[in-house]
Amino acid sequence: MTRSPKINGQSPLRKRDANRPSARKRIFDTASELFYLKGIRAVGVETIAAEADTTKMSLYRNFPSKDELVAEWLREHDANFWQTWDAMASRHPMDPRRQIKAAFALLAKHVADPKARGCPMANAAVEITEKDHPARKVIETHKGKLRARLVQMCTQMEAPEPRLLADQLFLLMEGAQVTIQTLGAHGPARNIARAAKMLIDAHLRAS
Amino acid sequence: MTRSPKINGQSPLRKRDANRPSARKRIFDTASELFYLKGIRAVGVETIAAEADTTKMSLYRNFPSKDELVAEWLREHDANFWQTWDAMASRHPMDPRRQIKAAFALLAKHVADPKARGCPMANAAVEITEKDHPARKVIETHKGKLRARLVQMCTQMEAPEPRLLADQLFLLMEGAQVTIQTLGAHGPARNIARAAKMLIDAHLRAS
DNA sequence: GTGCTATGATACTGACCGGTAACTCTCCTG
DNA sequence: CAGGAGAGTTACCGGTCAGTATCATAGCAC
Repeated sequence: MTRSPKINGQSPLRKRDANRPSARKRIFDTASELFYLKGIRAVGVETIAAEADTTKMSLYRNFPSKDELVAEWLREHDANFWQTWDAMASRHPMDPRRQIKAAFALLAKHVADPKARGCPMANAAVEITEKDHPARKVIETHKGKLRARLVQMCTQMEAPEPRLLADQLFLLMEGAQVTIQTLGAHGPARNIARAAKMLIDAHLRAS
Repeated sequence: MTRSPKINGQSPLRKRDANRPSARKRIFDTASELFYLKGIRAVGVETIAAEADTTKMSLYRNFPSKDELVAEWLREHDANFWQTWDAMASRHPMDPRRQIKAAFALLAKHVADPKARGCPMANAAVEITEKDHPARKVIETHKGKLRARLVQMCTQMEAPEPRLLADQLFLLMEGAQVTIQTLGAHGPARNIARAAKMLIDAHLRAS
């Protein structure tokens, strides 16, 4: 436990490495993880700061409020989500069928993770009931875009009822994410990929 | 504002009508509504008591803790759910196809309600992350039973893959309930009944 | 060096959290 | 009439909540 010379009873330099991420990044990453694993309301700003090895003051110097920190977290999740999505889609150009299959393979992998706790967006929508919370707009925009993308893919796939198929796939996706929180990875979510495939087959057979 | 004789600055009899429900019932009903509409963590015991026109003491005289009150609320929801379910099933004896159709009609009606906020059980599962919370057992039991019932119906319907169909229907149900909290009643949840019908048709056609 | 910026530490506010103690009142039942 | 049960009232406990004020410190660029 010996450390470089102490001054005034406080721990000395030890922090401020070039490698050490900024307080902002540490706070953001810690908050993201805690919000996801424990829930938004269950995690206080003091806990976030302590877990990020800093103080509440640094949190409020970098984020205007907890609510905005939550919104920021979801905005980043949205960005990451679409980055992954677009990368996946670009691996199967002009092949919407394979794109959807790949998307559900990713989802299946996610819901098989025993540590996973569903979709941050949907979970936040459950927790946040104030309609003027800054996160709500992020959530609605995200899910609206997802629905539109699915419709687009189903149209390209020339499904006879693209909107219906897209909504069915959407419901399956959301259902799988929420179900792992009640019946776990071995519950109905286990069948998500087969469920989607069978549904698509049924639609395309009808044409 | 004139009231019967006051004693000691407190409001007099005025309560204690024969018609007036017991404090326990008022508290329970109020808590049920607030938990559902605002979320569990968002509602404090003091708020519940005030809204039920009583005090925190009466709450704690009737319920051992807030956590137990939450569990109690979910237990009653479970009981009501199966009562409705069984009543529905008994209207179509020996006809699993119609039973499922009726179940999804009920669900469709629920998710069309603009005030609805999804499934109390699933929402509670999102909010409550402590694995030893008394509500968790209630939730898991409820959802496990629902899944089993669906498998049973799909088997009776002689679907070639009853477990798969049951899980697909389960995911659709859960998806619809959570989706109204992000995209509202006009989102994908609108297609829940058609989605289920098409899925069942596809399965039965395969036999 | 001189600043400037980012960070840290500590103490504080006022409100709310779940939960309890102690006392009073009113009604119903024996 | 006695007594107990249900209910109401008020005050309190320790803890946590989000958010702020103040001052100190360390590194960097000039």
